[in-house]
Amino acid sequence: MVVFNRRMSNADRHGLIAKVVRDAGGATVQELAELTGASEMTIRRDLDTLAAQGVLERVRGGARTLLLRGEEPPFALRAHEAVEAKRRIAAEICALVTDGESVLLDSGTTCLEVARLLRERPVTLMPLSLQAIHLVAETPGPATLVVPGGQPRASEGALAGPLTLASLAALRFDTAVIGCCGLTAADGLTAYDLDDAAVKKAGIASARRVVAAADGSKLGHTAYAWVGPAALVQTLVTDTDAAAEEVTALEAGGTVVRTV
Amino acid sequence: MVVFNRRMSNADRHGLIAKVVRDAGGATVQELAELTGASEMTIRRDLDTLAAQGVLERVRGGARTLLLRGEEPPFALRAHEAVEAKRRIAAEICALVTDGESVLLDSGTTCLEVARLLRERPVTLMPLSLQAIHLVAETPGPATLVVPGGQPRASEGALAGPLTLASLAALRFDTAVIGCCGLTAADGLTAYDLDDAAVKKAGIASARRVVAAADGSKLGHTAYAWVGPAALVQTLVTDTDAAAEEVTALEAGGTVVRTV
DNA sequence: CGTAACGAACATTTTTCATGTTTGAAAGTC
DNA sequence: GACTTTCAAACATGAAAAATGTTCGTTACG
Repeated sequence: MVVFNRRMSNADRHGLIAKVVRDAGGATVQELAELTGASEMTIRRDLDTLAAQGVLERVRGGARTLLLRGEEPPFALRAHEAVEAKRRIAAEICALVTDGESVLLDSGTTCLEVARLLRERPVTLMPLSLQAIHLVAETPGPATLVVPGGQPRASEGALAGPLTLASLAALRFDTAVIGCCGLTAADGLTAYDLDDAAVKKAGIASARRVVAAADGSKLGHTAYAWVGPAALVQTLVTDTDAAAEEVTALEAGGTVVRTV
Repeated sequence: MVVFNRRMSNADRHGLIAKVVRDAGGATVQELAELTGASEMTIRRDLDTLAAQGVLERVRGGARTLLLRGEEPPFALRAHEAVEAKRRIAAEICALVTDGESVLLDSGTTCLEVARLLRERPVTLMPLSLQAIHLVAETPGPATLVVPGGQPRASEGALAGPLTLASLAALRFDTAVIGCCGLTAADGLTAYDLDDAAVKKAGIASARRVVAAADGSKLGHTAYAWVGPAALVQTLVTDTDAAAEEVTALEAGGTVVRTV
């Protein structure tokens, strides 16, 4: 493994620690200090920070990964990954949205990037995560913000529950931007969480057009809560990591696939 | 007027500028520079910042106050005022709340302080402003957060509209903490905004107990949107600035008044 | 046309933040 | 119970960021 001469930035080091702990399942403070070139004290502080963010679990002498089971990786952890691909996907989705539309925006890291772009556009925006709501609310822009009710779930603040479903039932959107936890031609659209699946289902039912965002790792993957058949998705935006055979299968089902 | 030897902090200077402009109705860049001991360029930057926050209006050569009419003072402006009294009122309201209760929290600066305290308590919390929602969401604590739907109004992010009313209609709270724009024994509870008044009305209707927060300046004042009679308020928490005769009149109407 | 005000660009100062070191306490190990 | 490792608080240091001041060309207003 490379030893870094230059001092690495705070965020880089956090990302590296997160990656090492995730890949190896755990790491000691010493190992991480040697790897990053930082002092053990700094590593301890980093681990405390990352543990507070829910990226990993602190144990005496080091840290352990949290995702030993088939759960959804914590939001804070995913936020480090594949930022570039997410940005490209988000930009492409924005290009699909026309000014003046009403847009429903699912939770998830990719959709957060979409929110970052869409808040500069004259559209009506209903984001399904607190993070996106905060992002849009804190920067006064041309976008009109509508907040759905609900109870925030987990660290990313995805809204769900009866209030969310009621809010969706009361509205109709031109476009629903749905983040995928899993999407295959055979198993359709799936989510990691039953409540989240119910919200996606309701969101899709309230929208004239459904645009799904899925980076390559999500395509061909099936999570456990079923949302609906792949045919619900009119347009899928994915990246070049997407498996070609899965893309072909989805296109055969009538979905327009845009690879960026 | 005192000339400050020491360089004053950014926030202090902003507060002083806001106060001077508000009290005098306006001020020139020169005056403010002399008053604060800062350069004119800094004052210009301050004025731009404050204007962007909606605290004052920028004019060539200086700034003017925004509140020449009977409107609600901008949130950003009110945020500077009477912080101590608001904190005391908020603390008293928290003392009135029992662990495990479900609490509806109105918008406004005082209620924001209540949110800051209640997020450390095991209660179910539904705040009616984005600022309070963000405050509770960003600090994981024992409190359970429930987000109402709605459209954020103005700079403080007070939620209102049909979605908000629907969310309130679907729930029942042990306690509603209502911020007052105006409260008198004769005219009852009033708000600055019709939509906001409708939300307050719905919130009160959904709560078993209504606790109103009103600093002394709100008591005896009547805003223009009527919410309901003063008798709707079971408990009023106010500060020592409250006019004695108004307090007496409210108590005669059955409201318990706590002065802190 | 002239003056005052403005704002962009740069220089300087101040503040904040991240990091490292030390040290004593706490937790685990034998 | 003695020893070692880990931890975290306290302080020092250095770097990054922010705030502020200065200069100067441009713009608005009389």
